[in-house]
Amino acid sequence: MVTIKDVAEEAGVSIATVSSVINDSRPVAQATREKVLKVINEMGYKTNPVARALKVGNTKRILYIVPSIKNLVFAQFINQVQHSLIKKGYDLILLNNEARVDLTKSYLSIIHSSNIDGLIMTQTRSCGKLIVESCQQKKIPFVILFEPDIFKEESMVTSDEKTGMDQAVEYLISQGHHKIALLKVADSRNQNKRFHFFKEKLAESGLEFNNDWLITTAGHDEKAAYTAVTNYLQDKKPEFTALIGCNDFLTLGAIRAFRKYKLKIPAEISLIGYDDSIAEYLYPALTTVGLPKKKLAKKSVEILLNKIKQPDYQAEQNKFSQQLIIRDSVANLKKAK
Amino acid sequence: MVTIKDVAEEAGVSIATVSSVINDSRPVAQATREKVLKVINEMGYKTNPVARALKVGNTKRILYIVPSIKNLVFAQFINQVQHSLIKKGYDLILLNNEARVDLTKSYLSIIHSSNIDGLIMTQTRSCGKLIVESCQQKKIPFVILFEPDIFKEESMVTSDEKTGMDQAVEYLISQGHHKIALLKVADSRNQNKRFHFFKEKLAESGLEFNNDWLITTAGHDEKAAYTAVTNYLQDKKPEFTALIGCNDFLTLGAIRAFRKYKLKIPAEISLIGYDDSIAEYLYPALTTVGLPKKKLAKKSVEILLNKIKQPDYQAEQNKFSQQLIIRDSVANLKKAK
DNA sequence: CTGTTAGCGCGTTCAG
DNA sequence: CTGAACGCGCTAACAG
Repeated sequence: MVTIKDVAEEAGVSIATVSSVINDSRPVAQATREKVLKVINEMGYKTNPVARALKVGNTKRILYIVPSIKNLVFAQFINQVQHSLIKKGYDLILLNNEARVDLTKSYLSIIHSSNIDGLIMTQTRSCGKLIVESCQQKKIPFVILFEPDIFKEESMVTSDEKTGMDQAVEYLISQGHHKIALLKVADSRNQNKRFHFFKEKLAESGLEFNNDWLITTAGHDEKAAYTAVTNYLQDKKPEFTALIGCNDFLTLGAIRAFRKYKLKIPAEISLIGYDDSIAEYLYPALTTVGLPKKKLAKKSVEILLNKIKQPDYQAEQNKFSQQLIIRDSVANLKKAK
Repeated sequence: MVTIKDVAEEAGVSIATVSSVINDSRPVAQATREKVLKVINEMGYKTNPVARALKVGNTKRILYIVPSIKNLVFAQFINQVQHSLIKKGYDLILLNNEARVDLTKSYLSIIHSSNIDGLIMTQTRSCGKLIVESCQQKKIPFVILFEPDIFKEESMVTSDEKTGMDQAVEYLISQGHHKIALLKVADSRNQNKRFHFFKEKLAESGLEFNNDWLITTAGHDEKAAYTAVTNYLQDKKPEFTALIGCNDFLTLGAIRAFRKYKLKIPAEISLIGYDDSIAEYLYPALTTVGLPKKKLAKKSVEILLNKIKQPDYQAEQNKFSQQLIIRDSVANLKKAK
């Protein structure tokens, strides 16, 4: 390995001078600078980030903790976050805690050993709390990417749930749907929010909210949704003409359940999903509320790097609007008549 | 930050002793050990990995370079690799090069600055070559995860393409299919291999290979496949009763094309995919050749860590068999009669 | 069994 | 404008 010392010797200057030209930390005579730069190039010198980190106290590493990586939504977040970070000279360390508290706890030591400069998390309550507390304690800058505002005073970027739900309901109405059901995970904070805006929009639109048209599931995946919707259909025929699933996987479960009961999609039941994760792979291709993933990821990195630079950086909260992506899973009831 | 020095002072011993108990690097009197341990606990001391790395020369960080993260196959690899690494006390640094040479080149500096202990890559030829050369030059231990044997003398873990194709063809035959088509990317090394085993198995089974039943695509995604299959169907009605797509996305493209031409799936055309990425989300749920992703990922980590420990560790190559996952996209022609 | 000390590679005073 | 020297936190000889 070629060190700063080797460069100094070869260039006939001191290591301090080499350091100065690398970091532009103090004026260096043009001639000396050029000479040093030349030697650096020739010898292929790269500053050793580990030594630098030890001295300066930063590591140029950002930890990103996600609850899952199999879900395409998070994969897309990771992708964006990584690209944004690399541009700024930071490395991404990835941790997937499967939304499990035990795993999260075992990961805490990584935070605690403070060999990261900052942290980004996309986490639900219980795990999120553990992480946030660790960061606060160790004074590690962090930002929350895409989770509802649990920690009011912390930096976070979220998507504006209202815009998405408004568009979804408006679109359904425009297609002649007036009886709209909602499918959601029973105890998801984020989905409760969607539910809230759902009712709000219904009221605004002069539509009645029918409590009977709320279907709740035990889990976040298609299996839980399939079970819930199947149970629902066992008792009664659906009176609604459209259903909004609070994520694409739930909606997939619903599709399978409706199919089992020979209900045609979208002819008899129209569907809208959320997140735009697997929506385009489904059949029929799912109309869904898309998340502004790129914007969210980019902004979260931006805020984090600011916080790292300025320890007193004020907590900043950003919301980005959602966008309905129209595909083939909603029937036009007006045309049909 | 509490350092080893603080602990030493508090415990009334030297830093060397503290270091000894932490690393178990030399015998320490039971009483001293307990005392030190107690102080470490009380003060919440964590060894600083950066300082450790500077001294010892290792960083406990492994770089994993993937060509994409949106593809669920890679997401699953990442997931497994990360879990295996964390168990061994290593962090995963993730780099996604989008299979682009320019991005790969810009990432090379990370390899070159040697602040990683080892590298795992899942890469195609051109990018893979760049990375392999960098590693060889810098003597960084690496292992190739799931790519065909481009670099014969290097450590790699791959899946046994023969087992998968054999099962796929056998299954189709068992369901009464004798006219089988193959859909593959034109210039993919991996898929060429699948094609090779396809022909081989056909011959073994006494089935003819019809050159007309090979459809090639320009890209790896469903759009390229849709275009290719649509073009194919424009000219002629398919004579084959089943088609094997060399990945699930290609097969999805085929499904859409067949649908466009009102061909019923699986009644008129049976389908098999590859990889088990999006297979279960499709309609009909896709029968597909599953990759032994867990085994592959685990083994690659195991080999890499061995190589890190023993620089003269012999290159090791492992193959794991594939497993056909049966779902709903293949019709039983025998029953139908 | 334990303490002292010399670096790992770098950035940064403090003198010149 | 430049160089010598110190120290970041830790480990590993080398002494005791």
